Amino acid sequence: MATIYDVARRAQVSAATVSRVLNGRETVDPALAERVLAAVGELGYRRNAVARNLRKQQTSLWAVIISDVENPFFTSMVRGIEDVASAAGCSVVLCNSDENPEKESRYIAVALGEQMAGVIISPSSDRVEDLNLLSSSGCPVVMVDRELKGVRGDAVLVDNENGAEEATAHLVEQGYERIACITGPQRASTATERLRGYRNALEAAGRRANDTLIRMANFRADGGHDAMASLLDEQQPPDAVFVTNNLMTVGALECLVERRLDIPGDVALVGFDEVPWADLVRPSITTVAQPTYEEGRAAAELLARRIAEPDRALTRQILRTSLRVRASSTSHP
Amino acid sequence: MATIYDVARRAQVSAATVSRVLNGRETVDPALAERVLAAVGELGYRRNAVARNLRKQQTSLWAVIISDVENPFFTSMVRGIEDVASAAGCSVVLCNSDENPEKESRYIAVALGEQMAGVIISPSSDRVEDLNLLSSSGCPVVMVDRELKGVRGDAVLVDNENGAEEATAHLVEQGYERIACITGPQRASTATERLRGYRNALEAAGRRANDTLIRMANFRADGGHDAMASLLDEQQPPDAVFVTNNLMTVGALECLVERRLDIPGDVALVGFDEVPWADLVRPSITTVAQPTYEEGRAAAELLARRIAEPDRALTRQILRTSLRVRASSTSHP
DNA sequence: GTGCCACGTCGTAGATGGTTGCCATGGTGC
DNA sequence: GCACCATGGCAACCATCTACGACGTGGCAC
Repeated sequence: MATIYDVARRAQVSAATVSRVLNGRETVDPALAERVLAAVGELGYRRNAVARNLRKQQTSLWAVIISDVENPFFTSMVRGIEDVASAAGCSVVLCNSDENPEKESRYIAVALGEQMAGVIISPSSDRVEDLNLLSSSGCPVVMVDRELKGVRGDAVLVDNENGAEEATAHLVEQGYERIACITGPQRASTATERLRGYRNALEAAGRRANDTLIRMANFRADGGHDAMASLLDEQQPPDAVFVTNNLMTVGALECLVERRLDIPGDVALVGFDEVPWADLVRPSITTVAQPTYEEGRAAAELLARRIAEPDRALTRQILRTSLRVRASSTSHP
Repeated sequence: MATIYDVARRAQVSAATVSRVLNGRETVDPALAERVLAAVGELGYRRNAVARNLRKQQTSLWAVIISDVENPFFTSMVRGIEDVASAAGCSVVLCNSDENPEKESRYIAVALGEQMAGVIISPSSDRVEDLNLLSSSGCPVVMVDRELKGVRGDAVLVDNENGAEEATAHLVEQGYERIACITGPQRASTATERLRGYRNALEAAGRRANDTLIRMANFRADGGHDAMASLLDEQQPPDAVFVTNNLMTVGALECLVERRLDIPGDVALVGFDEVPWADLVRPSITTVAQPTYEEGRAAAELLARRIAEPDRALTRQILRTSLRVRASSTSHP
């Protein structure tokens, strides 16, 4: 592997000059610059990023730590991030914490150790210190989808409470009586906010949320499945269910199909998060859609700005959701 | 940020001793080691991975370059890779080439520049040189899902030809007459192999593949949709379609739903690759399932072995697919 | 008892590859 | 002839690892 010294020798200049040419400084004689470029081409020289990072004390790598790489919600967000990053000349490395605080910590340590330029994360633990360690070491943090109070970092969120309220109000309007809610783990801000929206909507309709109709699951398909089963086994099962994320919606749907229940005749269904196949499933599924690509974009733009101006005031962007009414919630037209 | 010298000063030893303790060498007095560890704790010292990588000329990072982060096939594979990597004490960084040769090249350059320990890739271009540059620089390459001839690297594939043959033979058995095929871009080995399997099965049944019933699309949903539309607009449209990847199957399905065609009454459908929602769609979709998690596992294990023994002979593992017959292909029982 | 050798342990110094502040040099303009 | 500017080289620096050598101690042999 050729080094900058090999290039310098071949171009008959010093390594400093090679470095200047490669970094596009103006103070180099064009003739020399050409010799350098020629030598680079002949030797197939590629700059050693590790050495460069060490000297410059930073990289052009962004870490994106998401909690489930198999969830289309996150992968769509990643696309938004990537587009901004490549426009900024940075590369994105994706880390899958898998809702596992241990793995998340490991990836945070990697981002720190590798001196990544910044981190975009949807926290799956509540370890505030880990993230503050990052930001206090000069590695900016942007939270996306979920917020962790006390973390010094920007955030891009959606109006979960409002979205959940709209979804629940829609079920109320459609005449459903016993509306259940399957939400996620308590440590996820999305889970508690969406539950709150659900409660608000019921109260606005003059009803009270019934704890026997509320389940906390793990944001995964199996959790949605089991929660649905447990709801159906209640003495008074629900006639409608609001599920607060897409994978749990899939699980709940599977459970309903297994039991040969009619949707929305026996049980109506509304999910949070859009899924690519929402229109293919029979019946098609009503969802609270999030602007996933936009969330990614916004988070990436915040990161880029913070890298440019580390001392900016912290910002917190809230995007809006939109209810997409489909067949799974409209039996009573 | 504390350095190894700060630790050394505090523990009253030399930096070399700190390094030895941190790397678990035996040749250090236990009392000194304890002092070092105490100093590390008190200072909150974390080793600078960049400097370490520079000195050691390698990292413990694996790059996984996939061609579509929104495809569940790849994300499931990534899980298999991660499990092996973390057992080996390595971290996985995921790079999304998005079927874009430019982006792929950029990520390969990053892997090279950052001196990653190895690369697992599902190539989306046919630039053999890029990959050989990696392997000749001492960064081992493992291809997964797709093979690129001429690349010095291990490979984990599935028996595409056989899987496609089984799928097509199944449609023949079910009595379909005009069986079409929607396959992927020619540069992807998976696309051509699956097309070959399709042809083989037709010939084995004493028929000949009809070029007006074959389409090459882009492995994405829109491509599948347009190819399906174009097939349906033929003077003699097909009564069955074999689609060679999951996203195109979704697109084809959308097209059939739009045109209010009955599946499998008007057109039968068999897809390649399992999708999480295959059982939720009505009718459920017959697929050729791949052992995705196992593919990831196998690729990761090959990489780990090659890092340990760089001079091993190249290997090429072929896994088997399995046909999952569901409702979309069984109108003639 | 003494001298030598071996071995365990630790520090010094150089190496990894690239960047950049500072200074020297040479040329040009006034 | 002097001053200034453009340009390029020297050397320090980033944080860590490790080969080599030094030092001390213990054991063994004479």
